[in-house]
Amino acid sequence: MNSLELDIKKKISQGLNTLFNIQLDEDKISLQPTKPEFKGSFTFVTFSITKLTNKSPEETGKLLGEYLVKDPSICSAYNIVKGFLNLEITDSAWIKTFQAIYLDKSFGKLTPKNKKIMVEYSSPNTNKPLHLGHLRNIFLGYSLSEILKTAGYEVIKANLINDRGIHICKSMIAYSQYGNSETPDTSGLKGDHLIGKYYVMFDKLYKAEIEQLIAAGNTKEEAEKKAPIMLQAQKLLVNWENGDSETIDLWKKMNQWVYDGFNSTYQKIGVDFDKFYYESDTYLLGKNIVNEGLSADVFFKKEDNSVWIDLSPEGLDQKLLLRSDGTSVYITQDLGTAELKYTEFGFEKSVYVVGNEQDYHFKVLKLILEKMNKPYASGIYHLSYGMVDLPSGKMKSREGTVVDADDLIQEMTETAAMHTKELGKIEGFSETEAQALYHKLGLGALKYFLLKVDPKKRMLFNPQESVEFQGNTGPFIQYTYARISSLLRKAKQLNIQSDNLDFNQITSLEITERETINLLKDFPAKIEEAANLFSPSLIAQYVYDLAKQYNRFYNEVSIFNESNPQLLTFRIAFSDSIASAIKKSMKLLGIEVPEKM
RNA sequence: GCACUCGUAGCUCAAUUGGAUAGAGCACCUGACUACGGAUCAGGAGGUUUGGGGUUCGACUCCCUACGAGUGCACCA
Repeated sequence: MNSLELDIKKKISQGLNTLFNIQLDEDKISLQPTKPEFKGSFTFVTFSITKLTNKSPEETGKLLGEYLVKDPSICSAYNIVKGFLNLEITDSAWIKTFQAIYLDKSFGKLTPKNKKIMVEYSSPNTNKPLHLGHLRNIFLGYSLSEILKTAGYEVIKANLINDRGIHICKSMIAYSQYGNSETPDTSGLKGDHLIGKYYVMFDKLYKAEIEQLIAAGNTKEEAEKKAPIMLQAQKLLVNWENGDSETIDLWKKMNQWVYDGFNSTYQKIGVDFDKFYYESDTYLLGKNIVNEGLSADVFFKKEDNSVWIDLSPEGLDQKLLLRSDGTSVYITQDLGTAELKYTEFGFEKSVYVVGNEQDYHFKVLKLILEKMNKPYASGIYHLSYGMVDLPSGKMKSREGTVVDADDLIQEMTETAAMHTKELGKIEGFSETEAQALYHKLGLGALKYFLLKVDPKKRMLFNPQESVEFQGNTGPFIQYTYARISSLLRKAKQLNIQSDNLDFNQITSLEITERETINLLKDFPAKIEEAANLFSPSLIAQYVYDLAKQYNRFYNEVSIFNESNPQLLTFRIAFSDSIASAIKKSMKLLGIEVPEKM
């Protein structure tokens, strides 16, 4: 908590003690920002304490208000509306608040918590390129990691690659039959796109075969089971599990192409990972845990040797953990991976950024580990994000209605280039600099668009709106930063040194300055909140409000026309601090800000 | 059928976790100084918070109910 707020709470605590003999520590006192239509900056709600004061809400507020303004260093005035005590803060207290922020070069960096958190995100299948849904996942995971780091945690960014299973075999079969040994080089296609092509091809071939079989008199179910290409894919999976060298070679070659493709996308969007897990390595883990659970009587075995857990006391169903033939299922390998992660890193928390269609899976996963008294069970958190819809409805990869990640980034960059050229403000930029700027802006627009919405909520991706660069958008915030940068360049030219600033000379503030400082002071608290709630959208919302509020100041107050040199210098320092907070906030979202645009 | 999630301005999203007259952006209308960057700013219009009940000083928020939308309920992953 910043010191201004703490000081006020202390005063209130003292006041309650002196006036009503109520013992209420400052950390139990809650203050809220005053609504703009009332005078004041902080509001104390008196309803909840009237039972202790034995006075009406108004009377309680009046007595407390009188007490607070007796000390003129913080509160200059008060007013009461019903049970709301609104407090006005002196300019000197605001200036003091700003001074502390300005002098603290690591403002917004929270003290180390000495705790480790693993954040798993992205976790794609290796049979098709990344799409818009993955982008929401990736941006969320990356941003959350940045937020947690800044909030003082040690963060391990993990990616669990789904590199085995029937879906991989599908593209392998199509490729080996129709691929003509083409490669990313010979085809000119990015590796993940090349593989995706064959995954789609498999689906077409499969459907055609099903239709033929139905025409030949089979039922739909029969046809789906008997289709030759599906049988071949299944055989390939068996070959793979048996370690057949030819199959493994093809699998390795094709997966490598996909990894190269993914890596190029990751690099382009500026995200990275500390640790990669491959399901082909971890899918057999978890059987030990099943045995452990059996001997502890947490699990039970049925007559056919399959292993189950009964979660009906928890309101869920029975859940299979091991097939009758002894092979693992999805949850088995996730149990194993959870254990592996913990033994390797010994974290306090483990966050999984995974779509909300897997809510049930993670509920079960956590419950099982809790029942087994695993020390890491309680630290498991499923950051369940909502699906991304298109105006045309749901994205479906098989129906070709997905928005491809690489294409989308390309389009955003082109749109940024178009807007920038129209406005014509970057003369003097080299072609490389211009391209770098378009990339920053296009990606900034896209990331902000996806991150500003509460992660838990399903969201609509409207392509037209996403390329708008006005209003509540990434480029709006980037623009605010670029404009302040321009101010600071000019100040430097004029040799205005904010290091020489004597804060004692500053005695009063413009309303817009006061309001902006009021927002600025909340930055560390916002980071803490975003870290606690695993919600980058809070930062996105915050930095927009901050930029918007600063723009009001910028529009109303002239800086270089100010005749008082101390005041001029103050406004430069003030602008500098806002720019710095904007840059830090945007970094938490994984967005870069330009000096010119 | 059972379970979970959601329903806020024409559209996309907020709402300090139970607080005041529910706020932003887009779109629409009106306006902004020879100043520092107009990708900006100010103003207007737009709401029975899906409907109905309940809990209390006070409800978008909590409980019940109806309606609507989505997701999950494989010896798939």
